[in-house]
Formats: sequence, structure tokens, C-alpha cells
Amino acid sequence: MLAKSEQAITNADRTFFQLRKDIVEGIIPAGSKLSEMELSTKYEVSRAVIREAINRLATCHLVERKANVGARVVALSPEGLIQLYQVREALEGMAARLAARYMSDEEIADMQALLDSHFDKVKDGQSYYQEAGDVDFHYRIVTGSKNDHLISVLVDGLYHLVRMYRVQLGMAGPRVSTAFDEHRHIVNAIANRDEELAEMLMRRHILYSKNNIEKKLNHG
Amino acid sequence: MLAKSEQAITNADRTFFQLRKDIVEGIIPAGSKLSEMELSTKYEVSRAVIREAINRLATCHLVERKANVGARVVALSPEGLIQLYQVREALEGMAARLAARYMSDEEIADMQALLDSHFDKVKDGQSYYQEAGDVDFHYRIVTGSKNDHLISVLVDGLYHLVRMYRVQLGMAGPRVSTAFDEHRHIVNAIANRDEELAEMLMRRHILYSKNNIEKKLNHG
DNA sequence: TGGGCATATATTGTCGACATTAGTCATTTT
DNA sequence: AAAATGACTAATGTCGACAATATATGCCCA
Repeated sequence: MLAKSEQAITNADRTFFQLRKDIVEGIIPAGSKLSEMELSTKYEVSRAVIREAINRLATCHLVERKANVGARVVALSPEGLIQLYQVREALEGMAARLAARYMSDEEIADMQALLDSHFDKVKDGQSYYQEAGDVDFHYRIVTGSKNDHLISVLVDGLYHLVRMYRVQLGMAGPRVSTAFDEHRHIVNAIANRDEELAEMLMRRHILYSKNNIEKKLNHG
Repeated sequence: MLAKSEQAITNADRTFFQLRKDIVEGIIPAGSKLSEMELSTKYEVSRAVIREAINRLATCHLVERKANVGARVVALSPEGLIQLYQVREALEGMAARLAARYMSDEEIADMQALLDSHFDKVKDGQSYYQEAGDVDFHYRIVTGSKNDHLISVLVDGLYHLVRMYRVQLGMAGPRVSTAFDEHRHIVNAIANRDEELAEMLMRRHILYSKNNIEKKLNHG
């Protein structure tokens, strides 16, 4: 398992993390209004830190803010999901390309070891692979790109929205084993320093993933 | 010319726009520290609005913030420029693909008319095309993607950083006419609804653009 | 009865003061 | 002399109160 080491220094940090968690997990419902007063009493902090937390949530695209009106949690929609995966395809495809270019041999070896441990779990029928292993894999590729913008937009931003869709639409998915094979092929391409193939395979992988979750969304 | 219609409602909006402009244009030097007190006296607003403005600048990646320490304007570096264009390549490539899929025939016709007017100016030797025309063109493609995430990340975020590099490294560039031809080919691909080609041409266009500005940066 | 306008209320935007932390510099100790 | 420690200072983090704005309510008028 991988520590994301997002440690909270200030009260605004803690409140931001808490709010983000509550929104992603649906404890605060999608589409609902965020009242600053209400939250400040509920989380026992001043309105200033709530405002800062809400602003940060807005940069994650988890809430939308209107001047003099307030903030609302984003609504989950089929269009929103499609747009989200379009951006993921572009960004993670490039991340795979850059990972093939910039990751050190050691990092690649570590990632291969990670996949091997995942393989053991999949073989044992531990299908919680989806939630933890998939996140781990994509996280490594993205950080392997060594591109701060890419890392920031995906890790601090889009991934939380992705999780929100997954959690609130109840993903379980029989896609575990096939996704695992796709991961393997991507890692092989990176190990071979084949940028072109790495990008193409990652883009396909995300397209398949989108189709899978989309199916759930339509008639699930 | 195109109105971006980013109108300021609140004081924090105005301060944010002003600060962003001053940073992009180098009036506030790259790498310098942003003191909340100092700015609050200089711009004649309270520290609260300065803090909010700085937070928004941080989401644009124009400043970097550290807890209990403060915020600094980002430093311009060759690596930063390369990373920026890597993300542009991925995002705008996808934008061109989606524009070929989703733009209406009318929007495409408007864009072709825009290019024609640009052609007249280039023919007359008005080489201010670079600054205005190029921005206009890319802006249309991105909004034509109909993807809110794409639009937000590029228009609200990366483009300001791109402008910062261009302004502070004094871009003028003899690339005007060749860039114009590239724009034409991209629009043609979009008009033909050729997603694959549109993406490929846009990615090449951005690669060339990167190489050009990179040359300036190294021995300019 | 329906629509527009004025008031009322509740929320967000802004402010100045206080609390807390990081960084500096002098002092002390080994 | 060098390193560690302690207070001092100046900045950021946090707070509660006030101002400005949007929405809701009810009244008036056609």
C-alpha cells in the first residue's frame, strides 16, 4: 500500500480533508448546498477556515461557487463522467509516455514488483484489488511522469472526482482480472521504453474503464 | 478580437485579476515573495481578500504556498516550460479531437472566417498576429471541445502561465506565418470531422511551438 | 387575480484584532 | 570555536463582528 503523505498542518487543511472525504463518500450529498455558517458550527471552526476549505474544494472541481450566492457540491451526471474520462485519457496517456521516458530502472522494477504482489492477490480471489491496487498503479505512473502539472491536476484534482463517481455509483466490477492484464502490458511497454505504445495502451485502458463504469451508470 | 468576459463581481475578484496581471507581466518579479500585509496596504484591501486572491493564484500554479511560511511567485525555468508544454500537448490535442467531434457546423464556419481575417492581417505584414490571433485560435478550439474540465484547466490555469513565459522571455517570433499554416490544417481536419488527424496536427503544432520558445530561452 | 415593487431576512463578503508559528539572533555550554 | 538552546520578532493562521448582496415575503396596484 502506498502512503500519499498528504499531512494536515493547519486547521484549514484538516477541515478541507474532512470535507473532501465527506463529499466523495456521499455523506454530504451530491448537489447539496454548502452553508458556511452551518459547516462552521458543525466542524467547530470559524467561517474563515470553512471558506478556505470550500475554495480548495472548488479547485478540485468538487464544489461550484457563485459570488454572493454560495457553494454547491457538484452533481454527478453521465456527461460529467464522460468529460472526466476524456481528460483522464489525455493526461494519463501523456503520463504513461513520460513515465516510459523518465522513470528510473529502479522505479520500474519496484512497479513490476507491485504488480506481482497484485497478481498474487488476484489469484487468491481477493477482489478488493480494484479499489486499492488500481489507484496504486495509476498513482505510480503519474508520479513517474515527473511532471508537476500532470501530478497536481490528476492526484489533487481529478482522482477525487473519479473516486466520488466510483463510490456513489457502487463500483465493484468484474473488470479486475482484465484490468490487471492491461496494467501488465502498460508496465511492459514502459520497461521497454516504448513511449508510443505506453501512451496508446494507457489510453485504451482508460477508455475501457470508462465504458465499464458508464454501463453501470446507465442500467445499474 | 474575442472577449473572455471574465468580469469581477467582488473585491477578491478584482484583486485576483490585478495580481494575476502584475505577475504575468513581471511587474511582480518571478520568484519573489508575496507578503500579505504589504499587498493589503498596496492594493488597499484587507488581508482576507489578499489571502483569497493568493489562494486562487495558487490554483493557477502562478504562486506556490507553504503553510505558516507564505507564498512565492513561481520561478521560470526550462524544465517548467517543458513540463507546461507537455501538458498542453496532451490537453489541447484532446481538445482538437473533441472539437472535431462536437463543434457545430456554424462554429466551424465562424472559426474559418476568423482564420481568413487573420490571413489578411498576416498578408499585410501585421505581425501582432502572434499575441492576439494565436490566443484566439487556441481558445476557440478548447471551448469547442465542450469539455468543462479541459476548458477550466487550460483557460483558467495553464494559459496564464504560458503568457507569463512569453511576456517575460520577450516572444516575438518569426513563426507567425508558419504557425498560421498549421492553424489552417487543424481547422481543415476539424471541418472534415477527422478526429485522429486533428489531434495529431494539434500535438505537432504545440511541439513546434515549444521548440521555438525553447530556442529563445536557451540562447536568447 | 396576477404582476411588480418595497421591505425583511438570511447568507456571503470584508474587515481589524488576536493567536500561533517560523525564522533570527544572542547567549550559553561543551 | 561550534553547536545547541532560548527569547525575540515578524509573518501567517484564526476568529468574531460588521457591511453588502441575493432571495423570500408580503403589500400595493392594474
